[in-house]
Amino acid sequence: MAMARTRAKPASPFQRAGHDHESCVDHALDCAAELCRARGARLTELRRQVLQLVWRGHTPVGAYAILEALRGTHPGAAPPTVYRALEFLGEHGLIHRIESLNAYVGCPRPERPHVSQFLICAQCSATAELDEPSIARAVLRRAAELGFTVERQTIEVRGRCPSCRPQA
Amino acid sequence: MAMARTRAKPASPFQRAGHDHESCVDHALDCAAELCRARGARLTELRRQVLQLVWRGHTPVGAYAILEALRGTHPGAAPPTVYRALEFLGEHGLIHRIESLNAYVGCPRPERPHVSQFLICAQCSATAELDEPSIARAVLRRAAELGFTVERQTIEVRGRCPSCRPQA
DNA sequence: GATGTTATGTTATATTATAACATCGTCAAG
DNA sequence: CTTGACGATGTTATAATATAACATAACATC
Repeated sequence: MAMARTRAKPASPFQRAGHDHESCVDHALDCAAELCRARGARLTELRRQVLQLVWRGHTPVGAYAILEALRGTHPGAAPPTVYRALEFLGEHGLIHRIESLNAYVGCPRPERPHVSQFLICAQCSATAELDEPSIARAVLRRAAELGFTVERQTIEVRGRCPSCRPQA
Repeated sequence: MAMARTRAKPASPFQRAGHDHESCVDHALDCAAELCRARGARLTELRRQVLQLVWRGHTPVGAYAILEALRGTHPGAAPPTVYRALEFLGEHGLIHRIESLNAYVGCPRPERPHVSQFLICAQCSATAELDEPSIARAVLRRAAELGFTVERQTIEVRGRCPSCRPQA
């Protein structure tokens, strides 16, 4: 089975164990830099480092884990240091907050607006971001029927990723 | 347009401002008592009171708000008092946790298993619980395609309820 | 280089949640 | 009864997450 290398519509939004993660991070950082430049937003070194730390893996990272790691290069860091950077990154769509885990994960497609859904493995924490119109539409449709104006959808699905699947 | 009064499939899962809330609470407590009896679970006075407090309105309530209120009748109450009761109520499906608010809301239909979605008004906090198969199915379908086994769906939609709608 | 604005530093504290161990209540077996 | 087991609650302490408030520094523009 030939695996296409296109980024446009990946066969699986889950990253494989042995994938080249460094290039994921590089791509995310480059993409962030470009986006911020285009918008006149300042991706400072601090914010860049926090974004890099969020991208340590394809799993949600807690603010205090980021803080601890940040202290390696930035000894004086305190909670506001991290939370302010996270706020900036969130506003620019570079990261998403996973509400059910109080944790943060990098956005793989920050350049385009989207309504995301997250699949989060309960075993290995691998997290995949979907942008599935059929799901978003089902929500919007029902909300509209009820006279509810949607501002934001938080959709987080807990379960087993393909690698951790019981029967796989 | 005739509004049906049926409970089975309400026209709107949002409660109207002037509705008879006392009967909502009574119904929820009766229902909980019956459910617990049937299951051999002990709905103690403490748990019953916490459930009642969660049902103060059709809006999510934080654990510490419950704690404060509980102290009216129960001066010695401490955080574990509340969290343990919430855990019990959650295990029995009598309440749901709203992850995006770190708060709890009563379940209007605890007697039947369901996958819920929540519509939460950003202005008045009114919260409606949906059990919309079309939404749950859209999630399950896409997850299955990706080899992801769903254990739990957290779907929380923020927006404006019919009463708080900009154009209404 | 003065000035306004944005970013960061710093200290303290708020908010949410759990650990750990003691005590109490209930209920059934002896 | 009463003893023992178990589940519920009490109690104290602390963990984990997040923000307020004010001070200073960096940067941009004039």
